[in-house]
Amino acid sequence: MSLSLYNTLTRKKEEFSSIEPGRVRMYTCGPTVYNYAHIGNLRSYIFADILRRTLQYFGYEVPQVMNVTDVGHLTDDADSGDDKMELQAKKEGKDIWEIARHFEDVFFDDIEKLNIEPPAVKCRATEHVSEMIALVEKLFERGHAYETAQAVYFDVTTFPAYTELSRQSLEDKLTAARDDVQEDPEKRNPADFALWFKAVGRFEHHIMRWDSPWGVGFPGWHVECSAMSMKYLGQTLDIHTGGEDHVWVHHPNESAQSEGATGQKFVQYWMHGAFLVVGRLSADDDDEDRRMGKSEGNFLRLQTLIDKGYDPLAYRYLCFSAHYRAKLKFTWESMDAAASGYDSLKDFVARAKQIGGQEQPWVQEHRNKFEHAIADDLNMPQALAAVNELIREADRRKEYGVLDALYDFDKVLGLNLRKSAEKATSADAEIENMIKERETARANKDWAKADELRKSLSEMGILLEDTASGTLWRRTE
RNA sequence: GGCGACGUAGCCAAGUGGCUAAGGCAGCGGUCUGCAAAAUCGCUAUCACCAGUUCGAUUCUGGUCGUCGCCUCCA
Repeated sequence: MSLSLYNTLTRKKEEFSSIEPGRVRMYTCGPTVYNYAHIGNLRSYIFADILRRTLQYFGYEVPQVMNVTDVGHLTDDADSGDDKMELQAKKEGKDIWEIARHFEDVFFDDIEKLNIEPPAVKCRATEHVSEMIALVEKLFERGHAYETAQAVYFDVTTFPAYTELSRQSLEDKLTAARDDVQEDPEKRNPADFALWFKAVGRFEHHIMRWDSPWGVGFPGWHVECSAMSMKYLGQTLDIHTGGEDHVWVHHPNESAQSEGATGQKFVQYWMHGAFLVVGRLSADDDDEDRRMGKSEGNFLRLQTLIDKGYDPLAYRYLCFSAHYRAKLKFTWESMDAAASGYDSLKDFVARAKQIGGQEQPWVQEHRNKFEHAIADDLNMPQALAAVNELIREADRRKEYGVLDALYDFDKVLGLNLRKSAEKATSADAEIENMIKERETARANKDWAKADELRKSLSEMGILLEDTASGTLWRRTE
């Protein structure tokens, strides 16, 4: 089956083919670890996970690399000259490196809870400064970089393809220049971006600092992704993923400095995940449909959901209800809907596991639909529809030989269906005896005893379902 | 101000130039059932509005209204 993926560069779905047969070099823009990731951030990583799992499903080996940007960045408060991480460090009275490591740990913990497979390579920006410096030196050699008293910049006019990805002209960017942004007067073009900041002026007291040919300072944003992706994956990547906000700044910059340094194509397929937007979360919340943001007051972490009693995988399930290139509107109602949907899927696999059966020919049609859906630019809503149609058909026909199919689908879905089914149907002798005893009582129409046994079992976390062909049960916790 | 995206049932959302406009959640009614739970069947959409192209538009084009995003080191 051919896999088609939407390439932001061409704004079209394209049939995917990798540079090396059977192997996809994939780079995912990772977190900036100066704060907790919110569920909107996490949606992007679920998207990348689905992409990687789909590639694997179709037989590719996927060495995925993800950066951890632990170099501090500026605050949006131009006056302070503080760094976001430094600010956070001060607030919590902790060492800045500790802070970065803390948020990194929490991030990967969230990733694990969401059943996102960890990347083959995680790389920290602070551990690759020499590679970044080497990259900047190459940009000097090739005439793309220049130095001012404050920093080293990439001259965007030396790279004509700069606007290819963003499709936003430099003139447009020019008019966008905001008057309260502190500009370096020596900058040649407003769109030029920093490759290296010197520890002077507003950055005089910057904590994270390294030596460089341009004096002590710290790397600009963007550079770490170029340096690290090329270090681990080579000069040309198959796929580069990130959030849709990166289409206009981060990725054009990354692309420019990478291609500027190597003269080679940097990325074959650029893929971007759309934002989660937040609907009305409470009655006194007037605004609607805002993006989730650290400064928007609608900051929901995965832990927030867990505290409210949701399974992290229910959030994963929720993310499948919308296509990755479409905004997904988050409300508590939609979260509840996802939780219910995921629960009934888990109920089904527990039921199917108990009843069992051979896979019948009709299942193939649903397998085809599922595969067709994921191969069509990761259409998870349709893939999920295929799953739901499969289980409805199984219930209707009372033919439950569908677990192999569901477990295959779960290689992409990552909803832990096998684990869930096994857990739900694991019992000890005591429980099995009680269930048998109750069946005897029911056969004798001793309803009082049957109900009492059901109650006891319920207290032990066992839920019973009496059907025409016998009693089914499952563990509910 | 510049650029872009989107507006499909109570909610979250797929999709298509014409055949019954997926799926989930919620709701209502029926079947099944000792009860419970589940399952199953049925019901709930003039696809934002206006005009154009077309034999035919929810799908294409233009406009209007609304929402959102980016241009700010936010996925």
